[in-house]
Amino acid sequence: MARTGRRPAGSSSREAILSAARQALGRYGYDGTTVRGIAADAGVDPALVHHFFGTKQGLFVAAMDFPVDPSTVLPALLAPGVEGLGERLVRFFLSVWEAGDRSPFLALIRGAVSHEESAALLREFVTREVLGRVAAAVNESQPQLRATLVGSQLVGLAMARYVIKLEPLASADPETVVAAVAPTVQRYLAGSLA
Amino acid sequence: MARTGRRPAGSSSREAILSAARQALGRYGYDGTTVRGIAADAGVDPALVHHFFGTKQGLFVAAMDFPVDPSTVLPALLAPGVEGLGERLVRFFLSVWEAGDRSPFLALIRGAVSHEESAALLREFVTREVLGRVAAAVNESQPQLRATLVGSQLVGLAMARYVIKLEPLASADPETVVAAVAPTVQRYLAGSLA
DNA sequence: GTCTATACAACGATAGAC
DNA sequence: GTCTATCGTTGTATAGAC
Repeated sequence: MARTGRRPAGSSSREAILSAARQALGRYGYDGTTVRGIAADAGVDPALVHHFFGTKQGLFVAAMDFPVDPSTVLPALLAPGVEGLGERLVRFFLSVWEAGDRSPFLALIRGAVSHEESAALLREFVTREVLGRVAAAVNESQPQLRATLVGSQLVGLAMARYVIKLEPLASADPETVVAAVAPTVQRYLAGSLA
Repeated sequence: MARTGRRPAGSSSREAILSAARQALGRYGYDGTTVRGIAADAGVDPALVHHFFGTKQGLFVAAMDFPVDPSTVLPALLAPGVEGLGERLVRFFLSVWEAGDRSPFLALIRGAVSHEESAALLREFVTREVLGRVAAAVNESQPQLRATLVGSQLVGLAMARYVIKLEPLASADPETVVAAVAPTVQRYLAGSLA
């Protein structure tokens, strides 16, 4: 009996794992989700999960289908220190939205607004993979609150400029937007919140 | 011939008008939409539109199903002048989201993200009824850009706090949020954008 | 009998044709 | 510079609902 080795072609174990992961992560959160549980739901061996996605975090990133991988881009943005970080974050955020296909982001937002489970998944992902790293770079009090404030301005910028397309913000030069918004982000990161 | 007078029961002229208005406003914008055209689409007399909704703007507000009527709340917020306006706007915005049912707002956002026509309708409404009034109260250069920047921070606050529910922002005391965000809005209204 | 939905007609404003 | 078409809006009358 062929219990080990590769299955006949056409098995979609990878997609089954991703589907099970999305459901579990949205329902129980990152910590409440186990690789073994996902593997069981998908009807595969836990080792196969690691074969496809490397780590639990890698599976998380893949399940989100997030257009950029924060673990690869954020360190470079954070490395130079808090000074000028607001500007670097805004400029990078804009460059991601300006370049290429916006539909993955729109799908994320649409899901978050429509289903609480999708919102939970996005919340968990952003908190852990994005805001957690940003908060770790903050030297002031309440780093998590500061990071979420940064997030609020950035997601609002995306909504106003790319989704609702409010003019003249939607057509403004990227550098104009950076000049206007970066001080806000910088203040959230390192200024007074009073 | 009974051409005038009330129709037999069951006629839903009011809803027909609203439906035609949403379609026309989303497709052609406020100025490109005529009351007469809406009336024709709905198969009613133009005067009936005014009977139900008073003015074209009233019809616009009704078609949007916007949870608050900007023409009744904004003047009081804007009257005391630009000083402290950021704080008043943020506090009012929070009070509207905190109190009562959020589903009308969520429906607006969901529509805007899902259908371009809904986004156009929301854009037109917010620009004309909300940001237009705010911009008129601004004494600095680029009042429209400033108003849209205010809008970006407010819609981002709603997304982060009420939709994605990023912690600790989602659970923060309203006054903490006001203290953190109001200076941003105030700077967009009256500060330097450089 | 009163209230409300509905239609007709017309007014003042505005913008484009010629 | 008229003329005309169209717009938002209003006044008034009527027919059906309650």
